[in-house]
Amino acid sequence: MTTEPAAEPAARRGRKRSEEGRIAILTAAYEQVAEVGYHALTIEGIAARAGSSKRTVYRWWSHKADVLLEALSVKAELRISTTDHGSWAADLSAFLRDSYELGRVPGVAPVLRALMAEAQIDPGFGQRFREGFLARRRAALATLTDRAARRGDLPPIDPGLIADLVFGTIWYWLLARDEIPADAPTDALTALLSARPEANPGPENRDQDRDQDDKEQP
Amino acid sequence: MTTEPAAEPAARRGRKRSEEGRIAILTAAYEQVAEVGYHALTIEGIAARAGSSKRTVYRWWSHKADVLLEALSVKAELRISTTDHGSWAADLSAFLRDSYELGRVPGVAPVLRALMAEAQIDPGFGQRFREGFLARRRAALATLTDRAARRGDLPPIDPGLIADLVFGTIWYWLLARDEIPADAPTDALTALLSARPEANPGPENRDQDRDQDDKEQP
Amino acid sequence: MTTEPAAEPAARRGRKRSEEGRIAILTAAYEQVAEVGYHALTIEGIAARAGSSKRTVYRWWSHKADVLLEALSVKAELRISTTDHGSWAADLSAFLRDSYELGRVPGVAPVLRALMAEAQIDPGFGQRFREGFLARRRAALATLTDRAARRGDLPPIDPGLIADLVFGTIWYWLLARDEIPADAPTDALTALLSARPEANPGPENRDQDRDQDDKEQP
Amino acid sequence: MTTEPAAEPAARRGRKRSEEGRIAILTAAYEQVAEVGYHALTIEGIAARAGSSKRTVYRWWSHKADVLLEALSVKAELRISTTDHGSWAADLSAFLRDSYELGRVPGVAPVLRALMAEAQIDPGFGQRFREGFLARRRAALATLTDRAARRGDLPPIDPGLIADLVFGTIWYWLLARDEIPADAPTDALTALLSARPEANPGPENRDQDRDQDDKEQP
DNA sequence: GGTTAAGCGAGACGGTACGTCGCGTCTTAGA
DNA sequence: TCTAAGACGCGACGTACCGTCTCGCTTAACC
Repeated sequence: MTTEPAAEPAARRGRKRSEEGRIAILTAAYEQVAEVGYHALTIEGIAARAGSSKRTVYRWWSHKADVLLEALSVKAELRISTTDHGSWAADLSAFLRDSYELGRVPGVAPVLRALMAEAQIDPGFGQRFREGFLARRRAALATLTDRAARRGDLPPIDPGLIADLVFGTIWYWLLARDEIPADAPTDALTALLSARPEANPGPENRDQDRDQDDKEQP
Repeated sequence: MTTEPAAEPAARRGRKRSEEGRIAILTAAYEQVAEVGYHALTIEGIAARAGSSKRTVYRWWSHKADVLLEALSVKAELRISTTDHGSWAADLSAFLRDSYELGRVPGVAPVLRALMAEAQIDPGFGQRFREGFLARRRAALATLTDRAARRGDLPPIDPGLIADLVFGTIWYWLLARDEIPADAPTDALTALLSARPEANPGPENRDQDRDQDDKEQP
Repeated sequence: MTTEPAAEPAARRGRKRSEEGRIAILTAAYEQVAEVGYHALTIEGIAARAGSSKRTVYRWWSHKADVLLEALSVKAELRISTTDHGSWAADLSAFLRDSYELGRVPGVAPVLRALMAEAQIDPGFGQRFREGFLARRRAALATLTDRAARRGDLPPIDPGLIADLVFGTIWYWLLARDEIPADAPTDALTALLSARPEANPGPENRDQDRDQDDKEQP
Repeated sequence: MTTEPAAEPAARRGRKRSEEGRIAILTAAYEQVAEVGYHALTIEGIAARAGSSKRTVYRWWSHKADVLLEALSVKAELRISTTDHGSWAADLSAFLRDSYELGRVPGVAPVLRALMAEAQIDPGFGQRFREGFLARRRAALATLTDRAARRGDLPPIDPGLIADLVFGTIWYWLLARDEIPADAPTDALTALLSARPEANPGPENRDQDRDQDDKEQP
């Protein structure tokens, strides 16, 4: 993100960045988007609401969507639990439940929709969003599939496809309706993605399936 | 959409709408977005490129995304085949193949991404897009699931969830990467959504399924 | 100036320039500079006061000083009388009297000082000011010296030097004090610049000159 | 000016002002204005060029024009010789020659024009400029007229008018053209302002003139 | 010789205006 | 009545300097 000081050695002279101001701007952006919507969110409005100057906003963020992305991580608990629940089905179910619940936290869904939208429209932000948000959540899911694979209870579906199905369904749930639906297909998705059809088709067939899948999505 | 003549009785006086101008505007929008991207697409630019006036554009469309939505249906074949291929698996596979192929037609993916993005940002266009585009494709898929249900080979998954999985995966495939991926999980998705665990399909059935898939997507 | 249509043949399509808006902007600029001073005069403020948009101001003038220059010719009578008063001394005296009086018209002096100042600071405006203002007044004076030369009563001083002396004294009178002085050296300047040492003007001529001056500036 | 220590008793503790820094800032301002012009001269730029901080500039000068005014007295020899040349005509001629020559020293004219311009625009600087620059030069000329009066060879023109004519002509020469003219009316001006017309009109007329002049410009 | 008070470079900050851009509306003249 | 042209009010853009304010450091004069 924009604010990590990273490996700045020592030679910091001059006035320090005001943490107070940073929080004021993030809060202003988060509240403003909830009140007027992303299309009416402006840097000008954020600065005015935060009692800061536009210059200060631009000094630290290059785009209103970047402000919002950082505001999200300050305002909402984005950590996805990757606790071991003992089985792939339980892990996946918890992951889905957490994800859908995040989308129902007041104020979060509009921000997520706006960020995904902006990622389509602004190529630069698109990259930052994919690397700073989407990739992190994919990595969290990968932790679960890796553990399940080690444990041996991952169904014979390509982990990449599992991720595409899981995140695809979640994002479609967010993006394709006007209002966020009240229900979420957590259980049905878990059932579908944890069914182990080894009782039905012979294992030799399944191996054959895997080979094909591997070819199609390496 | 905006341009359907619908039930126009007769009493149209004055100069008629220029079909030539309409196509010029749609073409200009479609080319412009391919060249400079949606964020740099403006009504002003469309009008200039089409040799028309802004007024004329605004008379027929209320938003640049609406121009693009109509341009898409003029420029790309959006009809999804709902031909009966004999089985749910074959129908689904064809539907997926058609859908992913549409996304790979040059120029289409950026437009689809832009439209979905605008639908998040502009509430009015969001409604038009959902009703005029998303709902139509959902209806096309519903034709397949209804047929499969009548035929009896629909796996015991809620048709709504099937649609969410199918479209979620397709849209995530479009939205979550910078470039459109070269491969698409057509076969794996078909396999997952046509497996019938309760029926315990013998290995012979599974082989049959796989054979069909192989034929449909060589 | 900026607004002269010059040699525009005929093909004027589109909405015409609003004369009402033009006057509103000129008036706003003229009033604003009188109230807050030139350094606090901004295009933004002019537009706001005129109820116009900045864009409209910038469409027709490139600089706030250009607005003021045009406002001056609308608000103040800039025509310098070049009427023939019968003698060089009478002509010059009338010219000086008119010029100093213009500087005492409320609101004019601050504008003139600002324009001369801006002409020093902005090279582009400097050229427009010299050609559109200074040169015109020099031409007016040249009319008088030409006439005097033809008449034969021009003292043997280079007309260019006469102009430099006349305008130099007037501008210094405007620029070198905080407040515009109440008195002006009209008579003394006239005397100095109409004395003909060689011709040795008889006292009767001089008395006649003085009489005129006395009448003209009571 | 800003830097005069004036009546500072003694109790100066802490680090002393860096003379090196002062010269660096004055030099930076002087060079910068020559390169980019006064309108593009900024405190920010001066500080950057001088390798100082804005704070340091603001600590000692309140306006960029004040920096320039002090820079002028460091960079150019502003002393006007008031040496006694034996006669009013010779004194005046030397004064004019020196003055016009100063305006032709490379870099000086643009600075003088800028200072006079700023004096019109910024009231505070206007006062400082008039008192710290214009008044001093008027005083220098007054030395000459006083001496001539004592000597008895001052022509019967009000000394104040002489000053207005001399400085008016010099400033107009600086301000009214784009480029500084190559020639200066030194001789013609000297001739005009040292001619003693007592040979021509009768003394009684001239006395009359003087009376009137006295009334007009007390 | 430690204390204390500037001076100084750096640079973040709240402001204000800049000049530009695109919006969506409007007023023309011509087809 | 539609069209191209284009002026208009509007509002945000991203930038530039303004003048102020910490910072951490340096440099003297004083105790």
